[in-house]
Amino acid sequence: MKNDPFRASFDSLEEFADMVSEVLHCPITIEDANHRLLAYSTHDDRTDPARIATIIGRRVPEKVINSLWKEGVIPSLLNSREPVRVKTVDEIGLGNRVAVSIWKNDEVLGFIWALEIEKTLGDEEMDCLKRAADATKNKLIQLQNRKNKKEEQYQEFFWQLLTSHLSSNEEIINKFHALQISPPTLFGVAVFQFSKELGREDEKQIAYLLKTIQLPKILLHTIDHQQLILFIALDGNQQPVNKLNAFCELFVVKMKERFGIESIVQGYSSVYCDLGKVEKAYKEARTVLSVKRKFPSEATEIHGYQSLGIYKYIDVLIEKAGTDQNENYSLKRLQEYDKKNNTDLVETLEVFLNKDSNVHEAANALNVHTNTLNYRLKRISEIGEINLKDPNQKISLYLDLKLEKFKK
Amino acid sequence: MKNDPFRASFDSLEEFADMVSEVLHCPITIEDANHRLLAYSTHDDRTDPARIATIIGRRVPEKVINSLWKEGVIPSLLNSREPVRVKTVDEIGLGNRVAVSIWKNDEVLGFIWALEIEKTLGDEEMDCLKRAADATKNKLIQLQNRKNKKEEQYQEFFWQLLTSHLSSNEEIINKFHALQISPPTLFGVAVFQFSKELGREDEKQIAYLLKTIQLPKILLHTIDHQQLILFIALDGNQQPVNKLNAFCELFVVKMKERFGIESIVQGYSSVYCDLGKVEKAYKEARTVLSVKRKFPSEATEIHGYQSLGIYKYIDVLIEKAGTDQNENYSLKRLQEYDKKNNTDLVETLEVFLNKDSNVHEAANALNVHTNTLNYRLKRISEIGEINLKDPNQKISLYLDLKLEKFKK
DNA sequence: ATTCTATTTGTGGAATTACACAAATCGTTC
DNA sequence: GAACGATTTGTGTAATTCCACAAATAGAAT
Repeated sequence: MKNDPFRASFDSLEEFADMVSEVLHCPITIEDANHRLLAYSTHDDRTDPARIATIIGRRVPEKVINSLWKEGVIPSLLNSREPVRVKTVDEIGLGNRVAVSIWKNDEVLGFIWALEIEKTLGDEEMDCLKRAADATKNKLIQLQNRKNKKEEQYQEFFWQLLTSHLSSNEEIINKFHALQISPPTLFGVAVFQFSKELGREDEKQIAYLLKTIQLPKILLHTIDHQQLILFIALDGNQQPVNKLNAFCELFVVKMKERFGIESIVQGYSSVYCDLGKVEKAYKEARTVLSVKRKFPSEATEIHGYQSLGIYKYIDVLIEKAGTDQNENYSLKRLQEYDKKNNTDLVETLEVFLNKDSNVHEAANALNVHTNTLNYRLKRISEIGEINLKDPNQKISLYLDLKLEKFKK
Repeated sequence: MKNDPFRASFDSLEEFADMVSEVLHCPITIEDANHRLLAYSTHDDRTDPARIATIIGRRVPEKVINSLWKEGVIPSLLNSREPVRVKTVDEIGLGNRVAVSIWKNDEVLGFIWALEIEKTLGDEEMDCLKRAADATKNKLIQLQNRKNKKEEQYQEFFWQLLTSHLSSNEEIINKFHALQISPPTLFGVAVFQFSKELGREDEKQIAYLLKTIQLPKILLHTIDHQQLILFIALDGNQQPVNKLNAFCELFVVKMKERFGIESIVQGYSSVYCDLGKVEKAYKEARTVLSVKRKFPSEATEIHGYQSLGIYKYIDVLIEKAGTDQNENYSLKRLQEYDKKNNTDLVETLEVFLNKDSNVHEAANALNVHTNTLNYRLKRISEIGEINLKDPNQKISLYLDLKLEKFKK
């Protein structure tokens, strides 16, 4: 192969994919950096399930991406300009193939995949693939520019939603259509707080992760200092809240797994259908974060606004309790007793309430025998004159315990 | 008996009691209208346990009063000027005796008791007793006047306490001593709301009842339109709150039993030791009443401020929820489901939460099988995406349910 | 009328919880 | 150190709750 066949100009990426396919005698797929399908060769109809799924869905299936990360394929593609060979992974229908990344300066713009259906590519063909990657560079830069412009429009629109800048729902829906996003009938807003200001590089990694997670659909996302804000479509989910919750958990795990970014604090809103409530949802998600800041140990497990319980109203409660010089007789008695007798009745009570009055769980959390806990609860009832079967009394105590905790 | 021996003037009631005792040959006791001991004869040492207890305690024991009411003795003494005979009631150590009431116009000022230790009083002696009663009238009027003046001082002091008019605790304690009340180390304030304005007559009945209830000590009481306000000493009680609660229940029962006054609404404060907190306690008791007004069915069982639970803060919560346009996704879903399928999931959830997550009790309250309730709870979890083991979620729901109820 | 699904109720066994009692432990007081 | 009371833990049994399954019922859709 003396002349580089890829020197010639080409009109579309499809045309180019076909050309490469013909040169290498194997099916070719071209993706962008987020594993969205850009083009695929059609002159060769031999293929494998992973490729079919990619073409049908216009993107690489999530489980395939996960597998490629686990196998170390994607990391090495992101690190090196050399082609990488992938061995068959039957579970996800991935046949043997070779991939190469497409570079612009120090940035990966996309990937070219060559399926090794019958034959294995030799060194020379590998080199050819590498040159093919270089040849697509300009085309991808153009695409990226176009996408960047669109991305800017998205950003602007998202901030308009977040600040309730658009008044009527009709206006919002029109804007969605203008940006070629189908407006969700059910949505939530999630906010992730990072431990540092998010830079250009982080942004790219995040965008990559968001694009590759396929469900739920992240319709819009933006970054505000240390916070990542997501607008998430939850249409068609039987249990949208659970889906949202699962996603947020997953996102945090993946960020750590893939990019080693830790200590992300998550918060998400209620689920709404009214598109006029994006700002409200945004506020809710931030309320969750603010509660976590105020009650680090209590609220680590709480991510959703609907799980906030009493903390939803913690601000006004603190205020009210402050002006009223709140003082709980039962707690006072228990504290006095604790002090005098070196016991932990107050803590016991709190853990018991935290654990939804479940003796077993509370005993475990306290590292004591169940009978010990029962004994303590009996004492708590007596000393504090508390009826632990009365939900109102329990709420009072729970509340006052948390309020007191906040004062310190 | 031609000459009325009681015509002669006498210096003290004690002297008079001895005189009557000598004429009738039996021990004599003189009480005021509230069964406080005014005087007793000492020349005759035959007596019975009830009389001993009365003299020791300077008042008729509560159980004796209760018994005399049940037997109809006191009602007839209050209705008629004729002497009444009481047969032995062994359980309370009450021997045979005769009583007569002391009248001023249409008002009973007190009673004279004559014990029939060995002999039974004949008609003539009964008549003699009646004349004796008449002879004490003036003495009792004097006592009453003195007491009225003291009562006025009490009233003024109580209102000073209720309005935090006295600044230092020292000042308060001095005032207590000046009025010959020993200041309590532990106290509570109870407010009873009657269904009508309280008149002179009601006031007397109430005062009577309060004086005859011996524990806890009602140190001060006053009436404000439809409300009776009590200042209650709780010193020495192991469980002051329970004592206070028991008293309030008892008071309502007695008012109905004795005077047929129904539909009294009760509310009582926390227990405090700081005498500067009387006003706060008063406010708490009124808060209970106001919650009962707002949530008639929810709060009928709640009497004490410490049992108010979330209702303690209901005002600020309502306000906050109002401005925030609060909307609970789970409840919304459940309501929609209820409407569409004619089910009662929301009500089921509420009862379940009211009953402190006790399946058995909630099933009873709803008149359904336990399994039915369990099935519904499972559906509630699914449809509302609720984790019923999470106390925060439960509190959220409880709160939002009550807030919604209030809006209607 | 029939089919379907959602709901209600019943049954029985496994799992969990409640409770009483005894022994051990620990700190305090005398 | 003896005695005491409060606390912790262990043991066993009774009571209750949980759960799975089946049958009966009701209501809606076809």
